[in-house]
Amino acid sequence: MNKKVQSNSDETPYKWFWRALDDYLVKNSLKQTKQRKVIVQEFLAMNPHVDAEQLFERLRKMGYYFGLATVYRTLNLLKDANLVDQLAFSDGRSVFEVNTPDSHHDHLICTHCRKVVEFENEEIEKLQLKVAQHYGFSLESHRLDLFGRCPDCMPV
Amino acid sequence: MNKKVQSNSDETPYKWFWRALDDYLVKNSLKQTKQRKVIVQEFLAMNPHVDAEQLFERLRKMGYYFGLATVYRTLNLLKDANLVDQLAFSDGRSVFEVNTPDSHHDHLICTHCRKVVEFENEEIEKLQLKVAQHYGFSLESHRLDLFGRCPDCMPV
DNA sequence: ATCCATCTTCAAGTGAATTGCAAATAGAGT
DNA sequence: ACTCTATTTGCAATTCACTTGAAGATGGAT
Ligand SMILES: [Mn+2]
Ligand SMILES: [Mn+2]
Ligand SMILES: [Zn+2]
Ligand SMILES: [Zn+2]
Repeated sequence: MNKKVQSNSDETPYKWFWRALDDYLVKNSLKQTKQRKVIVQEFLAMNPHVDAEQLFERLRKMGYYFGLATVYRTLNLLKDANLVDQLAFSDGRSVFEVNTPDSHHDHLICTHCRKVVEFENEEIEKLQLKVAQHYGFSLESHRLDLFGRCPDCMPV
Repeated sequence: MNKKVQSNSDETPYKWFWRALDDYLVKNSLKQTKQRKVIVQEFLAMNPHVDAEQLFERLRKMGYYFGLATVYRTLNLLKDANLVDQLAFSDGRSVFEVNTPDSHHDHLICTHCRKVVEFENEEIEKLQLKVAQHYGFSLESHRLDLFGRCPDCMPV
């Protein structure tokens, strides 16, 4: 009783992701292994903000005993393909998220329950560009994290 | 021939820093050791954006063979005293900087030469507060890093 | 001068992430 | 379908920044 792994992808809104991944693999003479398919499939199912260890645990619970190194290598492959971003937190942990082209967001992070809320603010983006220009920098990317208490964690 | 270690402090613009540190030590029944004095003195001399390992090397070159653990413990003490901030970068490294009260800045970081430029932008700060409020978050702190090429590293 | 809580040192430990290498496998070429 | 080999996997060992345990040293209160 074989499990079908790829077929799901056509039912998710991630067609573009799978296509881009296939392209990347072909272009770089990389292989489409069972491990990669399952890891990517479960990565997408956990979206957004996936922790490598959590993804590893999920795979384990679903009966896929892949090595943790394989999970990391797959996530790094997706990063190299520019399909995911890695958000490194100051405590040394990091999470991965789908890098949606033509869209950008920053993060509000609850210092109490660690919940993460995404937001977009065009005004801030424009001001960032202005600042960079003022100092003669070309702006390649940025990282804006706002830390505070979420509504559920507000002290009375 | 003893070296004078503390006297320098009265000649620097960091009187307030030394006073605040002395206060903190006294209030918490902590001791003023030779190691702490020298480490803080050289930390201030390297300002801004001090890497723990670099500080350790500097001390070593000046003839102070303190343990790296002592350097880290002293920097953590300064953090606990709210006298320095730690900026953790995504590569796992981090730098420490004096936490100047009543002033705040963010960072422009050159992706080519790693130079760090500080900037302030009141408009961005205000917008951050607005975003947090919009999502019902209390805003405790934030981190904004802009990445790009500095003028010296601009491709022709 | 005594005393003891705090410190320093050095080595060992931590934890996320990477890497080396032998065995397995995808998939191109025949 | 079978071969061939570059790529991949699994597992253990390793790395890197940083922290911690423990035993002897020291600041500073009395
Ligand atoms: Mn996100
Ligand atoms: Mn700074
Ligand atoms: Zn919360
Ligand atoms: Zn530069």
